[in-house]
Amino acid sequence: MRGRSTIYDVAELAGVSAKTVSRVINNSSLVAPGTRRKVLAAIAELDFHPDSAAKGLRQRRRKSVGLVIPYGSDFVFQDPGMWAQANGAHRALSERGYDLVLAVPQTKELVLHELSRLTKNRTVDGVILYAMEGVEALVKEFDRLKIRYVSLSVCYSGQDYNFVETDSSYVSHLATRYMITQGARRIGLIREPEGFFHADKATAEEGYHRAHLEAGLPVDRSLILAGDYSIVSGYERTCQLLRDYPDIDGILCMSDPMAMGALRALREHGLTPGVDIDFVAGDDFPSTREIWPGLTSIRTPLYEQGYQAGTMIVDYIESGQKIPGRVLKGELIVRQSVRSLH
Amino acid sequence: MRGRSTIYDVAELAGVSAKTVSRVINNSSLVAPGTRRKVLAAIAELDFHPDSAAKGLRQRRRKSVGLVIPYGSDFVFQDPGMWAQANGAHRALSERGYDLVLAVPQTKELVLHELSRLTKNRTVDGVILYAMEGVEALVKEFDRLKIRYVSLSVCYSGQDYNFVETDSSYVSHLATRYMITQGARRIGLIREPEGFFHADKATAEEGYHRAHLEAGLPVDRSLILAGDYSIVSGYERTCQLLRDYPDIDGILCMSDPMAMGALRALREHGLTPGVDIDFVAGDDFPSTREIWPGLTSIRTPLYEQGYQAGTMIVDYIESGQKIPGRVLKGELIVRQSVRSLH
DNA sequence: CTGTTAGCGCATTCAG
DNA sequence: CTGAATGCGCTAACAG
Repeated sequence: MRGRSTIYDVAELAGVSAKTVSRVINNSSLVAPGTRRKVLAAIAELDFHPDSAAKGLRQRRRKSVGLVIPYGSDFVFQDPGMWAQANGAHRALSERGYDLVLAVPQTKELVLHELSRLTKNRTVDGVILYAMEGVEALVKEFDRLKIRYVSLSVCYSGQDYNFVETDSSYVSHLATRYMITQGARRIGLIREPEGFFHADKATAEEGYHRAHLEAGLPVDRSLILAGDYSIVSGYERTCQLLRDYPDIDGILCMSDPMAMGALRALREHGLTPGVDIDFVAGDDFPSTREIWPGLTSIRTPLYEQGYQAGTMIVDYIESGQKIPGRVLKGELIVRQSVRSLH
Repeated sequence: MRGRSTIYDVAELAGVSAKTVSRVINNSSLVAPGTRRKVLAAIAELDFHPDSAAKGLRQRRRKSVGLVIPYGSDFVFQDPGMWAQANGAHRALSERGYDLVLAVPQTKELVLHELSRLTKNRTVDGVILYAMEGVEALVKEFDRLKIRYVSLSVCYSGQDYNFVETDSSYVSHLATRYMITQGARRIGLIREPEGFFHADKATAEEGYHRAHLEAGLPVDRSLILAGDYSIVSGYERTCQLLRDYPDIDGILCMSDPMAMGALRALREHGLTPGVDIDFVAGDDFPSTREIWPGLTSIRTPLYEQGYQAGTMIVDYIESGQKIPGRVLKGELIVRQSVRSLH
C-alpha cells in the first residue's frame, strides 16, 4: 500500500460505487446502515483521507479561513491579546471543520493584494480581519471585491453586520466611573489608536466622557492621548501626561502592553499605583497581573470575541447571508491600584 | 465579468493556448517575450488568479505548511516566544510562496490524528512542530507515516536532520559561568520541561553543569528544577527553592514567562534581584524588560529560529532530501540583576 | 437507497 | 517555442 488510496480504492474494497463512498464521507443520510458500515471499514483499512484539493475544486469551497494580521508589525505579533483572539477563532473554525491560514501583509498597501490573492485563488473561503488602522477604507474595498470577511471591530459608519466587537466605551465608562467614585478628579486616558473602531460608537473616549458627564465633572480633552497598543507608546504617553499635567491623579490605560510601559514610566517618576496615583490597566493578562500585586484592570472577553468571529465567518460563508454584528461587554476587575476615597 | 475567470479565458483573450498561459504563470523560460507580455496583459485585465485547488490537485503540492502548536494549552498560546518563532516561520514561508496553516491539537492524543488528516488529505505539504513534551515518540511515528516535518527542537537520540534548535546548553553555560564569575555559589536553575529536547545534548542542565565543572565547583542537583514554561511554574519553583535552600544566592530561569512568576516570588519574599539575590531571565522579551530596570537576560534568536525552520521545511518539501539540523547560539545580555563580586 | 456520467481548473504528457 | 489531448480525485446532476 504505497500511493495514497483514492475513493475508488475504497469503493472497490467495499463493493460499492465511488458515489456511495462520497455519501458516507459527507454524512449523507441516504445510505443504508449496512452499506455505511462496510464503507467505513474499508476507509479505516485503507486509511483513506479524501483529497482536500479535489474536494475543494469540485465544491468550490476550501473549508478554510484566513486570519489577517496587519502590517507584520512586531508589537502586534507579540500582543498576547491578539493570540487570545486567534486561539478563540481557531477553536471555532476547527469545530466547524475549517482550517485557519495566517495572512500577514507586510505593509498597509499589501493588505488588499494579499487578500485578493487568498480569496480569488480560493485558498480561503473568507477572512477574519484583526482590528487595524484604516479598516474603514479597506473594508469598503472588500465589499466591492466581494471578499467575505468578519472583522474584530466595527467597520464603517452605518455598517451593522459582520463584526464582533468588544465595547471599549462600555469598559472605559466602567473604569472611569469607578475611579471617579473613588475620588479621582484628573484622570489621564491612554486610549486605543485612531481608526481602529468606528469613530462615534464604541471608543474608550466616549465612555470616559460619559462617566464624567454623569458625575457632573468637566472633561479636559488634553488628558486623552492615543497610544498605538505598543509598550513604548504607553511609556511615552504616560511621561507626557506626568510632565504636562502634574496634577493628574489617575491613569486609565486601554491595553496591557501599553500598561507595561505606563507602569515603567510611573516607577521612573517614583510613583506607586494605588499609593501615589490611581491606575487601571487594560487586558488583565496573566503576565501583567504578575508584575503588580493587585492591579485593578479592565477585562474584555478576547478569546470569546475570536470564537464568535470564527463562528460568524463560517455562518456567513455557508449561508451567504450577512450576520448582524455583535458587541461583547467586558468587566472591571477591582484590585488595589486605585486608592479608596482620597 | 462575473464568475472568476479561468486559464481558458486568459488564453482566449491573449490569443494563445491554455498551456502557454500556464507556462507564463509558472515562469517557464520557454515563452517568447512578446507572447509573455500579451498573456500578462490578459491576466491583469481579467484579474486572473489560478485556482489553488486545481493547481494543487494536478501538482500534488498545496504550497502550504502546517504549524503545530501542542495541546491548545493556553499558556503556550500566550507565550510571546512562540509567536516570535511563528512570525519568523511565516515570513520564510511567505517568501517562498507557501501559506501557513495553524494546527492546534487539543490533546496529546490528537496530535497524530490531526497531523495525519492535514498531510494525508494534502491540506499541507509538511509541518513545523513546535517543541512539545513527548516529541521523541511522536516524531518516530511521523517518520513511519512519512509525514514531512521540521521541528523546533532536536527530536530523538541520533537524529541529526530536520530540526532547528536554539542551544539551551550554550546559553545556560554562558549565564551560569557569568553568575559564578560574579560570585554566586549556590545557583538555582529553573529549566525547560523534561522531554522538550533530546536528553543529552542541548539542555540547560548540561550547560549549568559544565560551568560548575570548569569553575571547580560542585553541582547540587537538587537546585535544578524543571518548569513547564508557564508563569505559575516559575512562581512555584522559585518558592520551592527559597523555602528548601535558604542559602541560595542566584536563580537562572530559562524562559521569561517563568521569570515573571519567579520575580513575583522573589518580591513576595522581600528579595530584590541584583541586591539580595542574583537573577537571570530567559528570553529578553520587551515586556519582561519593562518590569525590571536592567534585568540581565539570556537572549535566543527565536524569530531567526522560526525563519530557518520555515526555510528548512520548504527545502525538504521541494527537494525530498532531509536537511542537516541547525543549532543557533544565543547570547547573554548583561544588565543589573546580577550583583558584582559579592 | 444506489450507480453512471460528466467536469471542476489546471498542468503533464507528447507532438509538432 | 507552442498546442491537443488527457486525467488529477472528487461530487453534482441525473437517472434508476
